[in-house]
Amino acid sequence: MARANTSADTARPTDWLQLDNQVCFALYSASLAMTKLYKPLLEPLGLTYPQYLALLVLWERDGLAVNELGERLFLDSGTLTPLLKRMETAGWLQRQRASDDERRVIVSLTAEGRALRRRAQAVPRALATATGCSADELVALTRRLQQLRTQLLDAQSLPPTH
Amino acid sequence: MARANTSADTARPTDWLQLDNQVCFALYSASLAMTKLYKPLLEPLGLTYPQYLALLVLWERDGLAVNELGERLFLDSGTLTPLLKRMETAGWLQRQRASDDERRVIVSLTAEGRALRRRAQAVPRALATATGCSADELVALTRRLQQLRTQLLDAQSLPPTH
DNA sequence: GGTCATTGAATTGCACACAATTCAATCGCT
DNA sequence: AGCGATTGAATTGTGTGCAATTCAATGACC
Repeated sequence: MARANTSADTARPTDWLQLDNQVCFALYSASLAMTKLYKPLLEPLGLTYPQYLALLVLWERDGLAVNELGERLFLDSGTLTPLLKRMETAGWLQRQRASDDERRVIVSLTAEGRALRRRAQAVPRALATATGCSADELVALTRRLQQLRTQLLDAQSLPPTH
Repeated sequence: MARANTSADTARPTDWLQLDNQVCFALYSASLAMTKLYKPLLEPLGLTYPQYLALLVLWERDGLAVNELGERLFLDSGTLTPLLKRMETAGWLQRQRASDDERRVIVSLTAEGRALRRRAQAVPRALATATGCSADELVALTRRLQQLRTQLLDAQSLPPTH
């Protein structure tokens, strides 16, 4: 009667609408939980999570244009422009038009923005600890999610059903 | 010189600030990619992704209070109240105070809301296909993410560093 | 049965995300 | 050089998320 729902059991579409069977919801809710966990860690630094991400990129390579930052973070200008303006107001970075191509806006860290790196070093560790996972588990899960992200972004640009 | 960065190699805090080494960013960006993929599937139904999630819950069990819906979705009233109002306006559901405890607001599906279930049945399949994963892989990843979510929510309520 | 704490929803304020649009700068092509 | 197409940011509008607050309803306790 109540038989196990194995991978071969696709006869009942009902199961696919069950909330707890959906990767997407697990992904969505885990992501929200993660962001919430970051908040108390980033608040003392005066950062939100997406702002922290922008800094991660700029600490690796300063002086990127808005679209380059966007490619790295998978975010568009509608999200980044106001975010970067707030960060400029906060004093972490500067935005200026490129002289060789005035359509581009170059984002460069201020001394304060660079200095913030030291204070942020404790954050990834605190998060890793909170996950309760070993370093190997984290690496594996990260690779898995990067793979999934790539697949989802590819599906985005391909024909409807494949 | 350029040695591999294994799990035992924790001597250089620099690596922990690398964007591509962060589970959190992989989680965050995969979640955004997923939501974006849902949009063209849900738009014909007149739904956003969180609204679709609310319906998944109500299709399983109708007549829940707002806080019960929130527990299931890990969302609070500040998010759900306006979302449910929009869904009420759209005609999918009704919101009414419970007679026995007038603090509670009961959410119940309309006939239209229940009927929408049929049209939504194709959605999970389309998504599963887009991930490019087998059913077994999806189940495994779902469990993994649920486990991570639980751990992150637990860490939320525990003392700062553990 | 009156008072205080708790609960549940709603509200307010802020910060994303993103589609769609706009506008200026640049490119490509002849 | 000229001009249509493209590119890159910025803007606009909608819909989340969530902390903090408010307010009414209920519970608990004396």
